[in-house]
Amino acid sequence: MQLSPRAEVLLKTLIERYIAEGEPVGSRTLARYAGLDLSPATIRNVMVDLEEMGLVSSPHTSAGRVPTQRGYRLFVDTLLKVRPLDEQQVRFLKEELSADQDPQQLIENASHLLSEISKLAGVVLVPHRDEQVRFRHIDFLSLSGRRLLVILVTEDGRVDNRVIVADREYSAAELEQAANYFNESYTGMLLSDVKRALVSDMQQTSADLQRVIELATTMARRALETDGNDDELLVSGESNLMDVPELNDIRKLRRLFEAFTAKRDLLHLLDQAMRVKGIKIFIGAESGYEALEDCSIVTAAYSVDQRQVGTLGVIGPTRMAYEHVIPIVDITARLLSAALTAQVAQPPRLERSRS
Amino acid sequence: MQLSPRAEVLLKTLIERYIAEGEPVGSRTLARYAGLDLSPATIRNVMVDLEEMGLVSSPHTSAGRVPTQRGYRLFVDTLLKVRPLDEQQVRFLKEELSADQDPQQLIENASHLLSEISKLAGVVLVPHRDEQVRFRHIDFLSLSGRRLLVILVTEDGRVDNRVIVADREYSAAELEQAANYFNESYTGMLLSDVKRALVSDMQQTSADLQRVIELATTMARRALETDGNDDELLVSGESNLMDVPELNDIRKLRRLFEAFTAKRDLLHLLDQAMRVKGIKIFIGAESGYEALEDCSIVTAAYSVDQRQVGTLGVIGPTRMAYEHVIPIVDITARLLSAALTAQVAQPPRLERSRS
DNA sequence: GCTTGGCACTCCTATCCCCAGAGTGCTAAA
DNA sequence: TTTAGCACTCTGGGGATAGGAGTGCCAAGC
Repeated sequence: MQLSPRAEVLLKTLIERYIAEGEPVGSRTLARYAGLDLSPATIRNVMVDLEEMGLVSSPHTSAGRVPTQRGYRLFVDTLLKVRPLDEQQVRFLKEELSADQDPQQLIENASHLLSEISKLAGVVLVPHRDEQVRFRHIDFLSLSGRRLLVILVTEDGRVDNRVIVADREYSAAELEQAANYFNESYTGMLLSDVKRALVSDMQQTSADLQRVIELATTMARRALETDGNDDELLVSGESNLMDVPELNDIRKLRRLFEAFTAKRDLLHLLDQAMRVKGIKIFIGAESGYEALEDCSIVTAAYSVDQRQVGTLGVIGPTRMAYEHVIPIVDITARLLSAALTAQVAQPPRLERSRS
Repeated sequence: MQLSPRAEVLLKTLIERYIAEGEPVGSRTLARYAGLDLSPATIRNVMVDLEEMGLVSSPHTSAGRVPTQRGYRLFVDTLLKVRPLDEQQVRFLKEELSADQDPQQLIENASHLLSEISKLAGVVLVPHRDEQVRFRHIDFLSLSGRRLLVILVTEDGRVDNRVIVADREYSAAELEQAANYFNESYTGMLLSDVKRALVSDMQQTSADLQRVIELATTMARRALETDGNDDELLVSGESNLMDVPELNDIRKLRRLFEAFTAKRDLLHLLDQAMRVKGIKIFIGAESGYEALEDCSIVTAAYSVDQRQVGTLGVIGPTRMAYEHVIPIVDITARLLSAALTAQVAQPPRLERSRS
């Protein structure tokens, strides 16, 4: 089922026209735009072939043709030529994603920019706390009663804080001591190693463990263990999708917006995409989620220090301007990666220096 | 323009029916439900009066009557009897808004709960950093290059972190010293006083200021000054509004969702509501924003330690079940206030103890 | 004087029908 | 293999129509 060059040209033109106009493309229109100097009748013959291959279909007998999901797939994989983003937009992106902002800010910016430039919905998967990042600093502060505020800073500049309820009240001095102990012992270690070390510390030395050490390790464990599946998803510009004609069915829209709120499916999808290098595109039902069956999602992983830690992308109708969206997603991912990597402190890497 | 008791009953019944059914209410229906033993014809006469007073209107000659904005206002102000929330829901709310979570979490929960229980959109204004709260703790950590991470903790358990770019690189020791100095000098002071103190410190003693003090005050000022207007708005359950029949016009919906994204107008509205004690309700165009002209907003301020610091509420169609929504908003606000107040640490209030 | 039944009238909505327009598939000729 | 011609199909919009709901008003009744 190799496609003849002519059929390729026609499919490409058809999809381009359909993306531009949003209406089924007839043989006459195709004849005009394909630049092949063929009559509509000839084109109709080719259309029959394409239809048999499942690349196009017609909504009803007397309408033009519309690309199918497979058609889009072929188009995206082999026929599409992306156009580079124009200079000005690249400059704008660079400015907005400069490294002198905290990571949270950067990620929010990225999401906004994606939706702004693509005029579709932008989405960013913020990875849950990364175990492969180095521990930087911890603070214990007592709130009222037995509530303690634990602040955890990692080398990528992320600040994590949570409230835990301790077994009793602790004085400010105790807490400070505990934090000092912890910071001195563990700074520079990978979080995953810190976790492991905490467990073995507790077991090995619990007998002669000093009070302060016990306190520090207990608190830190409590803070570290509850990191669960708190992946976070940022969606921006959802309302852009309300202008999309193929989504102006309230029911479809509603389903889509619920997917944005529920997040579960999207998280899963973006998580998949994170394991892939480069751009990954889900077209229509390829995503496997009903709410997204009329949508395509163009995604790219972003990385910190060469490791892919999250995904960002654009969600729009299957009929979207891929040749524009793809470079937008691509460049945003690169710039975000660069900015986040620049954030990472590169201080002396202490190996564990205690007995 | 006093309303006769009979007219009041009829208006109340009309609005209740309209809220329940969503369709213009005719004289026959009204006769059945008002419990007044009047004929439709009599009721029609009363309707003419109500219409002249601008409390109801009819979409067209041969439809029933619909409440106007003024009608709703009168209803809400004088006719409405709220029903207490059922026991089970109150218990559920209490559980979800218990004090052992950090403030951010609490506020997010509140927003979700509002939308969940009301089946409409929940909204919470998260106040920008509160100047009337006491300073608790500060940390300076160097990231790569001249970037510094400043972590600011206030007594209400809020953690604020931002990246600032310093004039040069600082060693970990310098930064620690600076933080120590700062924590010792300012802990327990109101943020507003800290700010003032910083300014005068700089001016008074700049000549003989030690390096570390200068560093600390400069960093802290930088961190404190950029608090600007970063009020935050949390919206949940927007998609609930897509089921509302009077909003199923895509254009209206789109405008509304844009208002959620733009936030400016909503912020302004909720800010207004913050200055009011108790429940404040904006009906239809009363809000003054076009995007909200078909909506009502039921709001209540929440407080920390007796001071009203933020607002929460529910956004739905003007035709919403006020008697349900009002207690939901009311109780959520109370519970959130209680939980946030319990968070606040009540440590020894140091007065400034330095020379 | 308030209330009520009756009745004509208005306006909306759903439905049907019809027709123009667009595009197809097929066939026969170039 | 390509093309012109032609009959056929399907959609979508416009107009007409009928049914339904509810009103306003009037005149009679309590």
